Amino acid sequence: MNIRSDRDQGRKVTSAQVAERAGVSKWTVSRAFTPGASISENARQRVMEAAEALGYRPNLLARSLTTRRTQLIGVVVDQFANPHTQAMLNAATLALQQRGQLSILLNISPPVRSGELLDIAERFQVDGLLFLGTVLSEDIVRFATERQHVPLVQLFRTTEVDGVQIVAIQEHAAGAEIARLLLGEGHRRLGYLAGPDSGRSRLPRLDGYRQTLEDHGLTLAATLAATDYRHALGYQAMHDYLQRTPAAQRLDALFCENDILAIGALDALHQAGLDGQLAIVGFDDIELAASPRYRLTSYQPNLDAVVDSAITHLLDRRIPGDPTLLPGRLVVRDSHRFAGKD
Amino acid sequence: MNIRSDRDQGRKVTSAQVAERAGVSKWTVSRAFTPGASISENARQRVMEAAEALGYRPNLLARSLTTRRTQLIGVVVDQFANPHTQAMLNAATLALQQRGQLSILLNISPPVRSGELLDIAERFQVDGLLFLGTVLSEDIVRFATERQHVPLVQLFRTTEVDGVQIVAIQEHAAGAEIARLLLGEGHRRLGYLAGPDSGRSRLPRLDGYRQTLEDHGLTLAATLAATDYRHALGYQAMHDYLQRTPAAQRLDALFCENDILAIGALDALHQAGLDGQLAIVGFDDIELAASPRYRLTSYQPNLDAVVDSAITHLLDRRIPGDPTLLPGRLVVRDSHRFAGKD
DNA sequence: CGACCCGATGCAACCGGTTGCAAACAGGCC
DNA sequence: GGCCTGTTTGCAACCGGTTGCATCGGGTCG
Repeated sequence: MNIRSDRDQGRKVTSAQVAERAGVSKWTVSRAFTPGASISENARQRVMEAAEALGYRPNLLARSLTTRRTQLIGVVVDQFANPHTQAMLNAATLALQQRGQLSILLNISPPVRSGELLDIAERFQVDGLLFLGTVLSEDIVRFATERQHVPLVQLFRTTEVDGVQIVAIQEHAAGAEIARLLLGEGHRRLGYLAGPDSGRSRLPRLDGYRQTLEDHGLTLAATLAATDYRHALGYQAMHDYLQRTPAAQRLDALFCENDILAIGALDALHQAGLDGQLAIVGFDDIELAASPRYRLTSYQPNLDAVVDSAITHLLDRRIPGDPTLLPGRLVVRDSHRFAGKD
Repeated sequence: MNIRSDRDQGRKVTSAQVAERAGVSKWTVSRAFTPGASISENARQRVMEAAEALGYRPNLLARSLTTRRTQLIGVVVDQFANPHTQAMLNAATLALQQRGQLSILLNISPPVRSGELLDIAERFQVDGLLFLGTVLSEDIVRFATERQHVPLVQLFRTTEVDGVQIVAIQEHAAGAEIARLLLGEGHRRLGYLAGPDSGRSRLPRLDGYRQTLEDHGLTLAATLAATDYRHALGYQAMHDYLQRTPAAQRLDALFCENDILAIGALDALHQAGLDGQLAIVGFDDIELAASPRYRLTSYQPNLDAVVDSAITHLLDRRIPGDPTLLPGRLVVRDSHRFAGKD
């Protein structure tokens, strides 16, 4: 069986061929496929019929050459192990597709040299770059500040970089809300499980959390750390903490930088036979958080709203300005309580 | 602050500008950027310096117009809730990037009309389409058989469709191996937890599993079903099964169509206080399977090998032939045993 | 009935590269 | 020095569309 079907002869059908068959010029064909162009209904019909008969589809790359719009958006991702990344990717690609854009997925996981990759994306004339909660490495920051041919939008990271529009949630308020929830539950020794980003930048959610504690005359009782946003490292962090801390000195509650770490921590508690002895709150509200097994209390960003705002920025080619901070909502389940209580 | 930097004046730098500065013709510039083209070292140097000074990057879209190769591969995905999808996406994009190709992510999750989307991808002149374990809907099959301008490769699904090259693992052998493992453990009442694909196509892994049981004079003792590959549905399936089946009649062991369902099932067992009372085996070996909490016995496909083979098919534009079936390996952990035994 | 206007169409030029061919050039050999 | 060969380079044409402008034709209006 041959790769080529009978009617295309290995060459793609061009507008000129359609034009000939429809008895018009190729420019008229172009107009027939351009919404709002000046063309008679009659001509449009004939062109469309001819196009259908020949199996013509306009070459969008050729079109981009003159229009200077490719309808391609570079979507930059690094943390493939985090389910939240998957949710963002799903939401972002769907939203882009709905607006007639396609996503070029740029994977800047560790071995990849991100500067080079962004450079290549630029050669493909992407209309914009969308960073899905990626850690902004030096490479990226340099790229962003040096070349601003293309709109750049960063989701869910509040570190400000020149030339990059930020769209995130009101993390400071979220952190504060979580602190109040835990305090309201009667917890007094509150800790934080930090991910790799905490080392690189100031996280408003932590600030909000800490400040609320201080407003209540408390301080952050302990900080645990995970070197990557994956289940195993949340597990590890909790496991190590339990090992080195006598039961009497342990935390009442732990706010985790995101859900996958929180679930890792919950699993470590379970493994140690300490289910429900230490309250846990996560962030992102991934699908697994709702599982009857975890019932993880978490903070749910309004993903659709964030993605929508980001895409609007990109497509309108807005000049980067103040961060857009949208509200989320606290999803209260059970993990923030001691088991058996209340 | 303006989007445009100082030196580009809103226009991109073109090869002609570089040519002028380097004192050569634009054709020479083109050759300087074409590996293996005939050009003197001297000229190349001068071009490269000029290019560097002007910040020139070749427009790859313009190039594709004549070369008829875009270096864009459409990567088609539907099950964003499955962690295995994420692993595939990661592996596929990395492998493509290493070969100088970029991925256009095509999200055909339910609301999307997949036929239309593939049509659009074709207009973008993708060099090939890679289906990451997607369910082959009617739309897709029609697309595949009607238009074969572009090489199509399907990963991890063995349903043969005309014009689509399959790259998967030796599922039949895998299913048999899993059956032998469970039988060797002393289990006799073996069941299967099916996902949505089982309804649409014959899964060799199930055939291999069932056949091995029959070779031992047994039959499949029960089949559970989940309507989607997500944690909640694995949980639900097990939960319902436990509800409707008296303890005395329950299965010894359950082979689950994939890991995310298996983990859902394990969580349901835990919730019912039946940890370790029913042996579970999964498929895909996702990251979470290795967690100390689950220690899920699973079958690990050689993802890199599969992806590599698939990409080779695409880039070499091979004519679709017999399915390429690669071996995987059984990862034996603890979930296939009764707790406390051995 | 001629002037005018407007919508529809054709055309040349262009978007930013690449390809095949031919001319220019350089070096090696007798 | 002349001839041959092989490498470099310039050029026209092209990839498949779009854009701005000129032209054409038909309907309206005075």
